[in-house]
Order: sequence, then C-alpha cells, then structure tokens
Amino acid sequence: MRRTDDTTAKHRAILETAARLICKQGYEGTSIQEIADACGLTKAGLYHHIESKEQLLIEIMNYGMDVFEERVLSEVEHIPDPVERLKACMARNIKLVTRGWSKEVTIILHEHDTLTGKAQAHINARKKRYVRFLESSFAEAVEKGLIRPVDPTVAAFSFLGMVLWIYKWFKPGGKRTDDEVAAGMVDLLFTGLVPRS
Amino acid sequence: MRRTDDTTAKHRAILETAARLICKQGYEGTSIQEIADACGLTKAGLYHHIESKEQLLIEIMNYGMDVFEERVLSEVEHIPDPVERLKACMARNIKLVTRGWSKEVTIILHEHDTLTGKAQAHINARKKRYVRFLESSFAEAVEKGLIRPVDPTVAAFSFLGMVLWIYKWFKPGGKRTDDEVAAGMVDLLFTGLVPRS
Amino acid sequence: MRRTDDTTAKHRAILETAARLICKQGYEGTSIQEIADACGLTKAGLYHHIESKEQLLIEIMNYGMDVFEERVLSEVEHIPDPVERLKACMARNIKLVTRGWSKEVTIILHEHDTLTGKAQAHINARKKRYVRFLESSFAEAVEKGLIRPVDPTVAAFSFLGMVLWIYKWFKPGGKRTDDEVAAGMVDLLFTGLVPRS
Amino acid sequence: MRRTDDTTAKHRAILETAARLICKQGYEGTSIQEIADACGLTKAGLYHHIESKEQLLIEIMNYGMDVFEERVLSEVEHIPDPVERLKACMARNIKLVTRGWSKEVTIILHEHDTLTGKAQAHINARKKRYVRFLESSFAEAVEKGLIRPVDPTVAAFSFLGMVLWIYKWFKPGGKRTDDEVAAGMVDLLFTGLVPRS
DNA sequence: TATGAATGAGGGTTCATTCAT
DNA sequence: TATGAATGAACCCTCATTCAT
Repeated sequence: MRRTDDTTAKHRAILETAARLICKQGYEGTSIQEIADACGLTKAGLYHHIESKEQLLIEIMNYGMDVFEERVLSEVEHIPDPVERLKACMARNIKLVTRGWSKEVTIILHEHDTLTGKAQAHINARKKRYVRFLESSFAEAVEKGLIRPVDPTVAAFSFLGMVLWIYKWFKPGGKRTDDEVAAGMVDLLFTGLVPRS
Repeated sequence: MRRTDDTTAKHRAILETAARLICKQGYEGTSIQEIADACGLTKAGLYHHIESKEQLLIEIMNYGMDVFEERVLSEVEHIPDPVERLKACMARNIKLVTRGWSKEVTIILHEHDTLTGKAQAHINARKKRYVRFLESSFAEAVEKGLIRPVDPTVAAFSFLGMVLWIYKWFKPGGKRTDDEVAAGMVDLLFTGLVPRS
Repeated sequence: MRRTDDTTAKHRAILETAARLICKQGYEGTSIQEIADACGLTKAGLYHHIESKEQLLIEIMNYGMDVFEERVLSEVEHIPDPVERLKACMARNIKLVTRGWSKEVTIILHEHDTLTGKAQAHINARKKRYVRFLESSFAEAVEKGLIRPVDPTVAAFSFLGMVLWIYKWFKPGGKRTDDEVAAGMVDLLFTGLVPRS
Repeated sequence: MRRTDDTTAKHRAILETAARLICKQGYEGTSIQEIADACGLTKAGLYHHIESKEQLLIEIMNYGMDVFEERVLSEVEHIPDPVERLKACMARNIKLVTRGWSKEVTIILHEHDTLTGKAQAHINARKKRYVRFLESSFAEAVEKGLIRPVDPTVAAFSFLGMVLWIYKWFKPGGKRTDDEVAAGMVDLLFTGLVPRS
C-alpha cells in the first residue's frame, strides 16, 4: 500500500466506486464482493488497495470532508460580512449536495453512527468544526446587529437541516434547478432574519 | 398469529424493542438474534410473533406513521388559518422527534431505501401525504396573502429538513428545552415569511 | 392415545391426509406444520394423535401394506394355477397403483430408505413376503411346466418393476384405461413365457 | 466460477461426492454440511464451488443424463434392426444401473419431483427423449412385423420399469451377475414378443 | 382434546478476511 | 499486484418437539 502517483489514482477510483455503492445501498448493505466487482477486481485483489471495509469507510468520509472543505468552507470562510458569508455558504453547500459531486458527503450524513471509537471521533470533530463555523457566524451577525437576535445553535442546525435534507428529495433535471432551490432557501431563512425597519 | 388483546400487547412490545435497536444500529446492523435477546426470547421464539425481519420493519414503519398521524397531523389539519396550522404542526412534529415518543419515526426517515417493492411504495405514499399537506398549506397561505410568495415545495422541504434533522443533534436534558427549539424554529421560518408592512 | 372408535376414525383421517402430502412432497419435504394445517389442527393438537413424525411414517407404511395385502395378496394367493395366480396378482396390483386407492403404497416405494433400524426391518420383512410369494409362484409355474424355465428372482423383480413403475407415468383419465395397461402388461410378460408348442 | 481444467476436476469430484450422498439419503435428507464434510471442506469453502444446493442437484442430474446418453443411447441408436436396438439398449442400460457407474442416474429417477420450474422441465425433456426413442423403436418393430402388435407406450414403460427398478434390489457380488440379469430380462421381454410360427 | 408459546438444533447462505501461489 | 481457494462467524429462517394452560 505504498502510494505512488499511480496507486493513488487507482485508490481514488476505488474510493469513488465504493462511495457510489455505499451511497445507494448503505454501508452494511454493500458487500466487499460488490465493491470488488464494480472495480473490476477480485475480492483479494481489492484487499491490496484497502486495509479493511471499515478503513475504506473512514477514507471515504475523510475524502468527503476534504471535498466539502475545499469546495465550500475554504471558499467562504474569509468573507468579512457574516450574513454574506452564510448566504454564500448555503448556496455552495446546496450545490455540493445537488450536483452529486460528492456521494461521500451523503455517506457522511447517512452513516453517522456506523463508525465507532477513534475513527468516529475524528470524523465528528471535522463535522463539529462546520457547526462551530455556522454558529459563530450567526453569533457575529447578531452581535453586529445585521440580523435579529436568534439562538445561533438553533439557527445553525436549521441551516444544516434545510441544506442536508435536500439529498432526500431533490432530483436533478426536475422542475426546479438547484440554483432556484438555493435562492429560495437563502431567501426563506435570511429575509426573515433581517431586522424590520 | 391471530391478534387477541393479549398477543397485541406482546406484539407491540416486540415492535418497540426492535425499533429501539434498529434506531440505534440501523436495520442491516441489527440482527434477529439481538432483537430476540432484547425481548428475552430465543430466535425461534421471536419468530412465533413476527413473520420475517422485513415484515417487522414494515410494521414498525407503519406503526410510526400511525403515531405520527395521530399525534401530529390529525391534531392540526383542521386549523383554519394555514399559518397557524403550519406553526402548530412544526411545534408538534418537533416534540415528536425530541421526546423519543417514537423511535419508529426516526427509523422511517433513516431506513428510507431499505424496503423495496410494494411495502416501500405504501410507506412512501403515507410520507407523500404529509409533504402534500405542507405544500398545500404553504400555497394556501400565499394565496390568502398571509405570507410572502414563496415556492411551496421549497418551503415544505425546508420545514421538513429543519424539523427532522433535529434527531441528529438534539439531546434531551441539554441546554435548550425542546419547547425552546420549537419556538426558535417557528420564529426563524415564519417571522421571515410575514410580509413587511 | 387410547384408541376409541372415535379416535380411530380421526387417526385414520390423519394418516390419509399425511399420506397425501408425503406422497406429493416426500417425507423430508413435508413438515409437521403442513400436515397439521391440512388436518385443520395446530401442531400441538396434531401431537395428541401421533407420537412423532417417524412413527407417523411407520403407521402410514404399515397401513399401506395392510391395504395391499387385503386388496391384492389375500385375493389371489389361493388361486391354484400359479400362472393364473400371477396374472390376477399383476392386474390387481396395477389397479391398486393406478386408482390412487393408496398413496401409502407409493410412499412405501419411494421412502424405501427413510426409515432405519427396527421399523425399516419390519416394513422390509413385509415387502420381502411379497417378493417371496412372486418368486415361489414363478418357480412353481416352471416346475409344473406351465412356463419356460426362467430365473424366478429375475422374473419376480421384472414383474415388480413393470407394475410399480406405473406410478411414475400413468395419468388416470389419459388415453389408456388402467384395464388396458393391466391387460397389456400381462400379455407382454406372460405370452412370452408360455412355452412354444 | 470460471472453469479451468483444474477447477473442472475438483468440480466433478464434488458432483460425485454429493451424488453418492444424495443417492443414499435423498436430496432433502442430505445437508450441505454433510456434503462439505465429505468433500473435506467447510460449508463456506464448498460454496466456492457451487452456486446453491438446488443448482448442485441440477448439475448432478444433467451430468447423469450426459453419462446415460453417452454410454447407452449414443451407442445403440444407430442399430438398424429395431429389435436388436432395443435388446442392446436394455442390456447397456441395465449395466449402467448395476455397475454404480452413475449414482447420478439413480438420483434422476428418485428425485423426480424435487426440482421445479425450468430446471425440472429441462431434465424432463431429456428423459422424455428416451421414452420417445423406446416407443418409436417398439412401433417400428411392430410395423416391420418383427414383434407381435403391442401398445408401444405400455411396452416402453414396461421396459423402463424392469430396467430402472433394478437399482432397488440388485446387489453387485450377489448370486447373479449383472450380465445374467440383463440376459434374463431381455429373454423375458423379447422372447414373448417374437410372433409364433 | 386442544392451544399458544417456546425452544435447541440445524437448515442453506453470505460475510469480511486471509494466504499460498 | 493479482488470484482462487478457503475459512470461522454470522446471517435469516424452519424444524420437530414440548409444555403450561
């Protein structure tokens, strides 16, 4: 399992193939055999690339968090205005979910309790960072008087619920584009928060 | 498996025990052995009361929908003012999630794709009824000029995401009571919807 | 399990119901549950009438032998002419098989090796009596010069094979009546045996 | 489960081991555990070589039909004289049964109703080919005036009953050789069929 | 007689994993 | 790297049987 450029490419291909299956069928509902088949390998062959099924899930989740942080968090966390920061964050996060860029993100959400011990703690810490970011952005917006005084925690989890639930109902190519959904949700949550004149 | 009053009691006890385990570990992650143990039965003894593992899940989900419809839907659907109706619905639904009254409701959400075929179609139809109820209530509120014009579908799924996501983060006995969460979310979503003077 | 007239009637009804199922599905392929259902009893209720599944099979087989001996053997064994005796025996035996009078006879043939130990020995002894009867009848016919000299054992088993195999292919109500089959087989076997003038 | 020369050898060994057990105990009476033990494998190891217990039976039966067609049918079907053809066929078929060359053939007979659906239909079609072959040979012999006029169907099934029943009573190494049995049966059936001068 | 409930043993099958080649 | 073969443990489920009521 040394990582040359070449093995890395193969490794990533395996992660993505596995992610696709686990996303569709769940972790417990997806067998190593199926993953191997989908990768065009034998079971034993697959084990040259992964350490164990659990480790595979860990890597998928970490990879999902990497993608999320790269495509969402790092793009918005330096926006000075906290309200603009949160709006941009919501729009970007919604697109991450809708565009299927990252089956991995869905897995992180759905297999929330599958991992245990240190691995779970590590993923949870990364998730918690996002929650803290949202909470502190809401708090900052309240402090600066940019939005009405609301409980930042309730606001953060409302934000997350709205955004993450999308994977359960949104079908690409349907009546609404994801841009419309994003605009609609931003409007729904933030218009109400702006203090009345 | 005829149902006398007595077997119904035992049957319901099994449903609830199984629901508790499946809620914690997932359907695929919970074995019949574990369920039997938790019921104080042997595997074979458990099979005296259930038809199959899949049928057990079906019954749990239907039971969960029964509870939901009894405790939430039927209590609010006759409120004439659509905004009051939606607010009451949100508050009641949040409490259903937070009070652990119904592990079954959580299972319905989490095991969304576990069932297949007719059983899945039946549960999905019951879930869809709720979505339609929310959508038409939002639409009615828009028509009557009680809220700003918003996409009823986006509003309905935002509502659902906020409410249902709670089971992932809310811990009873924490800093916030569920009443506070309910009030906070109602404020968050609906204050913003009321048209500005 | 005392036998009053009444229990005897019920007992026989159970034997026949069980025989029908075992005949169709085999002994190992028929569960006590199925037998109980077909009898309109619960499993536990059935056990008031039978001792065990194995004992049930023993009784079925013995009952089958009783019927066979009553309807075939005892009707022909006193015919003085050995050739007439064998011909009559063949015709009667064929009708026992074709008329479905006795699923039990079929079971005796098919479940030849299912029983073990003393029970098997007992049934085998009763079967052997029939073989001996056929062998000695053939031998007697040879001795008296009524048929060509043939090996009585080969003749007896040829007789049995022809007759018993019928249950695998004969369909009542088909092109041929069982009388025609009987006449045809008697002709086939015995015409050839009569010595040439 | 690709078949190299090597896996074929192992596969065939498994077929034969399984056939031996199923022949002795019946299909339902033989467990996968027993078969695995007899093969020197664990249950899971056995499943590396077979698809399912039912598929194993199907393969055994088809293998049995292959052997039968190779050793009996294909050797005699081109004999021009229909009587010689039938006599040769009987002798060869008897030896197939007596020499234990093929437990599989016995299984085909005994487990007549075990399979269902397409698999049963396929085996039955192969069996029916043999019956048709016998019937048409008898009919041809009648037409050519080589034997007395008899019902070809009754003759064919008499032939089969005599021959196939042998597996229930013949013990190799007993008083009679299988050659003697074969000669005796051919004489029994065909001498009588030759028309009297 | 009859029953609902229960059980230990075993059914066929799949699992993630290992290892000699 | 890759594979076929193998495994122990576990899977869901059914079996014949028993027993308090």
